Amino acid sequence: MKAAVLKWVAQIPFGKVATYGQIAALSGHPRAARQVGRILASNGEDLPWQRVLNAKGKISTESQSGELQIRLLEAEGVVFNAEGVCDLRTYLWQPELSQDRSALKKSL
DNA sequence: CGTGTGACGCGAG
DNA sequence: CCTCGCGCCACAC
Repeated sequence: MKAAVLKWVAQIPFGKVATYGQIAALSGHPRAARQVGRILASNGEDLPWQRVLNAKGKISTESQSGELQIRLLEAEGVVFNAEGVCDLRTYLWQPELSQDRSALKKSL
């Protein structure tokens, strides 16, 4: 599962973001959103972990490295409002519509 | 291998 | 906006 999470996070395209719940679901564990966060917190720094936000489009690392995360995302073109929240309707990654081939096949 | 625990969540009230 | 508690799994023991 950890592997699946890392794999999916690595798939998040530049300039897009995903939520913990979304990653968990894609990994086959719809209810394990928290584990996703835990995994990202302790995995390496190789992944675009900054592209993972909570379900409200806000960073969950304010007490960790919030500033850094926001900077990294803004550098990708993701805009945050004064409250540190980005518009998921605009930036949320939608794998089914972009590159989740396996899920796409199922619907065919 | 069994148990305990806590974590970057989430949705409901 | 705030609070509550469920749920699930990686990790330390």
